[in-house]
Amino acid sequence: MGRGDGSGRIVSAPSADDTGAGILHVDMDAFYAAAEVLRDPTLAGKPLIVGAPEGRGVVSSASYEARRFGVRSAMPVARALRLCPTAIVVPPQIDRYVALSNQVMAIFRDVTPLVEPLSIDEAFLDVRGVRRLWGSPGEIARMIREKVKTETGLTCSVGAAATKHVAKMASTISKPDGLLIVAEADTRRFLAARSVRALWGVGPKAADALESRGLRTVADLLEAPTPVLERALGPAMADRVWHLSRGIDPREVTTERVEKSVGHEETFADDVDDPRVLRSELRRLGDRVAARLRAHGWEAGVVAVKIRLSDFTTFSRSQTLAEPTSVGQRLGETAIDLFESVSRNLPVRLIGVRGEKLRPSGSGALALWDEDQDWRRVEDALDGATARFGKGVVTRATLLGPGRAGGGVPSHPRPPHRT
DNA sequence: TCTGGGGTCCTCTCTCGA
DNA sequence: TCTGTCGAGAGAGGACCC
Repeated sequence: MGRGDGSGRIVSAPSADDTGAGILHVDMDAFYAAAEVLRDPTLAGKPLIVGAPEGRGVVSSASYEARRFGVRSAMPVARALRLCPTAIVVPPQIDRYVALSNQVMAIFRDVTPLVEPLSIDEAFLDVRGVRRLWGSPGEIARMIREKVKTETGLTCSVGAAATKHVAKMASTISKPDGLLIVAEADTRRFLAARSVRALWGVGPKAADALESRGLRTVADLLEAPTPVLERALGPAMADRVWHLSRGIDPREVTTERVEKSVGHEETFADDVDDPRVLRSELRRLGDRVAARLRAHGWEAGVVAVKIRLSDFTTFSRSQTLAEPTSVGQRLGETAIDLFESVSRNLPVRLIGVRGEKLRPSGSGALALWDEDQDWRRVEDALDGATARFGKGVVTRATLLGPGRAGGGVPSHPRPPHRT
């Protein structure tokens, strides 16, 4: 979601050159706030904050009227209200936003199958293959903005460029309710004038590191020797910034995304010191993570916990499981073990549980009991092949066990099973 | 001013086995 | 058998994004 207030907005003229600008980035304007105005039109034109009104809530989205007072996303609601005392605060209704998002994404997919949702309110579209159907990238961008407006009542901003990175930058600059086209030939000129902070992936820390070396604009980066960038950012980040500052971004629009972890965390209304409460919360979070894993047909191979103390120091601990699981009790108990391995002298502000190294249920590690009564793991399915581990010889039928593939396994208190 | 929740990716350090 | 080296993997922490 864009966090600016719309000042400094740049949009393209209707006659703008769109040669080579076949990647679109579409970003809904103040999405949650706009959705609330759709629900209650009397909110239109008023400073509006979407966020938990009490406790430690932060701003999820703010209308442009509120942003003019300095209200920004991720700001504590209490502080936002000090900046804009007349703002109306409404709690988020995520289900409604998801439904609206689905509607918007369907509009995108009517235009091109190459849609990469980036979050609930933005997506990349590759329109290079649909020119004959809909026209040039600029024409397609205008058509999408019109369709989104008429079919949902919401406005969006669109950046069109030769790469994802430049398209994303362009949509941000065009906000709200704008369209900015950067023809492929204009890419370098467009980038050179931008602040290093405008580069996607350069946050406050990286920007500070660059600016402390006198590198304030992308034009400065173009002249900076590689070792200077590497000292400022580290080799990987320096390499990325070097390429992005030159408009080089080979990433394609991809329609499939593989989840790598799922987790839940919770900030307590008041800091908690009672171990019983914390253990109970870890179990509850473990159950929630497990439920999501099962809903997707996944298992987690690693359990991680996150602990934030009252002074905001944050720890994480993680552990690889002997066998991947989607059982809430196992996730919860592992999380408790990890939590108790951390020595702390302050109450807990936030606690979280995450499942990582996800894999589909049933396709993961296979456990077997070999002749030494020693647990081993067999990575991936064997497809009928025979494998030897220690003294044990195992076939896929053996691993699948009775009732799965007709094979037999030794009876044991911890019988072999697919995980 | 007092910092949510859900993620991804990168770097650094340590351990372990070849 | 002992020692040094190197790479892979695990774990922790941090930056960044929306």
